[in-house]
This record gives sequence, C-alpha cells and structure tokens, in this order.
Amino acid sequence: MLKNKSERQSRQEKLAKILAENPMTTDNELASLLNVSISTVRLDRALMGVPELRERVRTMAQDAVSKLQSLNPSEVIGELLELEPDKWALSVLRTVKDMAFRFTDIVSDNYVYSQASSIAVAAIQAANVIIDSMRGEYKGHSHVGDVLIARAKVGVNHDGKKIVSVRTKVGDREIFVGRFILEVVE
Amino acid sequence: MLKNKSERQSRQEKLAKILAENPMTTDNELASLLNVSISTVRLDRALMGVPELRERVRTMAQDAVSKLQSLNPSEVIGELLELEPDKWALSVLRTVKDMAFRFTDIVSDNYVYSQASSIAVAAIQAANVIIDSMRGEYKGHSHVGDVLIARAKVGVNHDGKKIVSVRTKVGDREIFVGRFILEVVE
DNA sequence: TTATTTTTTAGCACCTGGTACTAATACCTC
DNA sequence: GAGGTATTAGTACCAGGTGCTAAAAAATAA
Repeated sequence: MLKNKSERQSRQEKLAKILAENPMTTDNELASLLNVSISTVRLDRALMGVPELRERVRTMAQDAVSKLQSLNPSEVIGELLELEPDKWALSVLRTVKDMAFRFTDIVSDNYVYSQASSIAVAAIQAANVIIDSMRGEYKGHSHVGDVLIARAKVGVNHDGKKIVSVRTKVGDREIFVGRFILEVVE
Repeated sequence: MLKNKSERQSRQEKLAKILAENPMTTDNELASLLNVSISTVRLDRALMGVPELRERVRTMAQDAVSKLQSLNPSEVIGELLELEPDKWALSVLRTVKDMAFRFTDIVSDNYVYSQASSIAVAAIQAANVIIDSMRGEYKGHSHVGDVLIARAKVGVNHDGKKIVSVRTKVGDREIFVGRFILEVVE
C-alpha cells in the first residue's frame, strides 16, 4: 500500500511535469509515456483536477494572447491615460513578473524605456514620428508589482524637431528621467 | 445572381472579420451571427480555407507561445554571438514584423534600445548590473527583416561605474549609437 | 492462506465541434 | 419552365474527451 501510494504519486508528478513541458499532450500519449492505460491517466487527471487537452490548449491560447497584448510594446507600452496632443501625456504601466530582470524582481530597464519612448511618441500629434535621439537617467529601480506612471511634456520646436521630456515615477519615487528629440516625417 | 454572389462575398468577409476579432467562435455561433445555417458556414469556411475552431485555437496557442518566447526581452534581446567579459560583446537581432512600429515596416525604437541595453549589461561580468544612465542617438531606421548587429565596448571605470558604448548597424549603415553608464551592485 | 481493500483497467453511452459526403430545396436568370 | 447556383438538411464518421459501471489485478491486513 505504501509502495502503491508512492507509485501513484510519482506517476502523477511525472504527469504534471510532462504537461508543464508540453500541455498539448493527449491522454493517449500520456498513457504510453507513463506505461499505464488511458483509464488510469484519466483517473489521475480527474484526481488532480487537470483539465482535458482542449481546455488546456484553450486557456493557453487565451493566456498567451492576453500576455502578448499587455507585453507587446509595438504600440504604446502601458496604458495611455490622458493625452493633450503636442502638450502632454500620461501613461500607467502595471509591472508583472515577466518584466523582471534575470532572476530578480527588479523591472527590466527596457520596459521603463519602452513606456517612456512610447508616451513620448504618443504625445506628438502626427502619424509618423521617429526618435532622433534621447538621453535618459535611471534614478532607481522599480520592482515587480510597481505601477509606473510616466508623464511626458512636449517642449519647444527646434528645427522642426520636438523635444519631449518624460518622467517616470513609482508613487513619489522618481525612477527615470528622459529627454527625447523627435522628428516628424511623412 | 449578381446579388447572390455579392451576398455570399460580403458574408464571407463578415465571417473573416468575426474570426479576426475572435478566433474562438464556433460554427454554431457564426451561423447565428450571420443568420445562415451551419451548413452554409461550413461551406463558406471550406471555400475560404479557414480551418476549424480547434485548429485555430491550437495554432493561436502555438503562435502566441513562440512569439512570447522570442519576444520576451527579459534576458538578452538578440542573440549574443561573442563576448569578452568587461571588454566587448556582439549581438545579432533578426527583426520580424511584430517588431514594426504601428502599421509601418520600420522597426520600433524600443527593440533597438533593448538590444543595445541588453548587450551593454551582458558585456559586464557581474551578476547584478543596473543602468545608471544612458544617452543614445538614432542615426536612421531599420526595416522589418533587417538584421541588427550591435557591438558593445566596455570603457573605463569611473567611480566604480562602467561606461559601455554600443553601436548598432544594419550592414554598413549605422542605426544607433548609445553610451550606457552601468553600476555593479550586490 | 484467505479476506479485504485499493488500484488499475475495460467497456459503454454520451458530448462537442467538427469532416466529408449526398440529396433536397430555394432562388435567380434566361 | 429549364438550368444553374446557393443554401440547407441529413447521414456516417472522427478525435478527444466525460461519466459511469464493473471486472480484474495487486497490495495489505487478519
């Protein structure tokens, strides 16, 4: 009984590992991988509360998509809260563990940068804006879970180029200060 | 006949739109959304070459996962090709259409930045490095499909801080020049 | 060794969301 | 009304399951 119990346990652990590595494994495949019958696999899954293949794939797709949408920095990183074109803008970025640097809980600099550059671009009322140059300073780090608030202020025109300064804060703490020089093109 | 043909066409366009917005729509739902029978929906799908729900979800899941893995810049963005710790490093980033800015084929600045900052950090031989400040200049844009080659050179120590300069090129064309001031912490 | 309990397995009916195919019906045009 | 397309109904079948029952096998206790 002891032996049996541990056998079942280790089998279920194996099952969990297999699914963690590749959630798109059918009961059939699991059965042959674990050298037991399909019935046993299904019993195990039921006991463990592991949903069926289709459910797993479905949630995978949804999870991944929602992550992509919040992670994909191709548009504005963070949520654009307020915007007065050519004057100022404000965006919020809720940091999650995917944004962490290496194995720490410190938010990777490129998220801070991306939020800043995105809001700088968003603040300019023109379809095609490119970043000519920029300068930035990191004043401290932010941790996973922090909410980054970036404020952009559009400055003077300068040879047809616009200067946008961005300040990013976590609460009262200033994390990043940057100055972007943007060029409007057609 | 003309009317019929255009009706079918517009219905198929509708169908495509619905699926583009929400690929997880069953034939049943499609049928009631389009006010036709399931048979018609299936016929339309067959004519259009649109795969079944499960196939759509499956590919969604896979696509999204692979995108996430290639997109997630939590580690080095780009491929670290060569590395002489505390001296220099070289990384390559193959750009894909997900990296494009808005609806253009110009690569978003934050990918250029992320590659640069990643290689700057990677060039320093220490577990915990943070970016103190940086300055960068975009010299031109790169297009989707371009291969970005970034070279980092570690400069002098300066108050325990290290200066790393990064130059990013596409072929011979210089895209970006940046100077990162990094701090090693415990 | 036998009895009891646990674990594993088999088998069946049923489910969703389809494919692949056939046949009937509706509609439009000439 | 004939001819052709578009739509719909219906059938058999499929994967990858659920949910249930029951038998067989193995382990454990008496």
